[in-house]
Amino acid sequence: MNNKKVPEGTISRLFIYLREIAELTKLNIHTVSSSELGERVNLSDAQVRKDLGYFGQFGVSGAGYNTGELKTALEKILGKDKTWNVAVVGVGQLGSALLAYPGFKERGLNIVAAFDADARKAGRQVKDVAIQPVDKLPEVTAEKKVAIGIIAVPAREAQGVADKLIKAGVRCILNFAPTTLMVPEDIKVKDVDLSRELETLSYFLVDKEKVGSR
Amino acid sequence: MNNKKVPEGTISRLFIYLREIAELTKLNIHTVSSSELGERVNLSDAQVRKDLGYFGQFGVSGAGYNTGELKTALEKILGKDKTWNVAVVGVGQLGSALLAYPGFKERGLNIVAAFDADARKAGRQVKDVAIQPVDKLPEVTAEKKVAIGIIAVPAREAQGVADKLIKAGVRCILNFAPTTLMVPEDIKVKDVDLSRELETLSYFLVDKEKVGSR
DNA sequence: TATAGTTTGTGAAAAATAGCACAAAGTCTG
DNA sequence: CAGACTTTGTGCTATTTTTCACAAACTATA
Repeated sequence: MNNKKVPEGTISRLFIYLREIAELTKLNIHTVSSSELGERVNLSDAQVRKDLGYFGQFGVSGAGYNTGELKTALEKILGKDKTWNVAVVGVGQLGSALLAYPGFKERGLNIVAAFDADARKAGRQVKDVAIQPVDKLPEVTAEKKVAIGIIAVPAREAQGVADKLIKAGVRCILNFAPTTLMVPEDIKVKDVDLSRELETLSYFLVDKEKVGSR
Repeated sequence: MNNKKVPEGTISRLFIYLREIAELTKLNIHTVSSSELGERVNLSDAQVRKDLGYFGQFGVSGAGYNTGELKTALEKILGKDKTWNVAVVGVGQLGSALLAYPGFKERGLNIVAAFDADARKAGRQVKDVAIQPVDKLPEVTAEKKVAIGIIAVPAREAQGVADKLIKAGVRCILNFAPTTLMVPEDIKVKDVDLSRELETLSYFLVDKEKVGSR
């Protein structure tokens, strides 16, 4: 075992391993080696072992990993035995899609509140969540003990929303607005800029050639 | 100037710089230093300079960068003078949101086709894109010279869709399905797993403690 | 035009991350 | 149960990415 800082990428990959392991247990496969698992998720066997190595010893030499045990261990490591309350701010196209997405609840992420600046939207119900006017945000967010906020508003409103969320006790933000949020150090922000993802992809289509100089 | 391989992260950050620079030009700010720019996007001045350094020399010692020139240069580097045809496969909640999102067209990403396995959806029109049955995918994708495919179907259908897209000439895939796609080396895949993004965030809420051992 | 003050661009150092490679530990077979 | 085979866990090495730090280039001022 190991006491070093765990790379951010490791965490992300552990979720991938867990997803795959869950699949394997469903298929009644009780054992998997690091190389088999790696192949299934396009990573090297060494990467798999190293990632797991940050958290303990889960395998058996000569045999591999017991899928059931590994699944339990990963769930523990990743906090999947806990659930978190989530609030969505901005119920446009994207916000609506997030509210409707069933994958969150399955994974312990409960959307307990939704806010929108448009008063006409307030009162509408999406699934079992009522849309509320955004000025209720501080009150409701604090009251419902929301731990994670999702920002799905236009860029120019994003910083204001972030400030309110943080003030109300939110510690993690998933930001879909294409802008850089300024937040205190202890707040974790994850940016998901769909345009940027696509643009980054498209960059690989561009013929590489030189630009500029002075 | 520099001929070394450009880190993937650099590309992603260049889009962030461009976004910010575009903002600055709108505000009629004609000059910016690497440290000012860095501050605005939460990165170090050295990072900014090094990223730009991969592509040329755009600044003036003692003065900084001319925003107009830098904007033009970044647009050139990032291929923003070109446009790309995009196809969306899977017109559920998320697919619909993507079809409706105005940000893509603004950035040279034209959604020219949408497919869904559900025959009842075929024929519907979202914005100016007609939804077609998924068995038209090979034909239409090739014909419309689609360069980027977006997969927004359930996980178990994703691999099949990817195979079809690639066969039809698509070279980049943005994959929203929570599964690992197997593709040839020359195909670029970018995974966006919304649940995983949230889960990764939630990991930072978990009390770090040790798990397992044998 | 000299002098003081900025800011770039970039090698070289440091840090973070990934991959190698192998002893040790286990499995499997006859 | 002995020997062949497999697979883990991990120290070490290689690679990638970021940060440092400073000479050179430029601006601004008097």
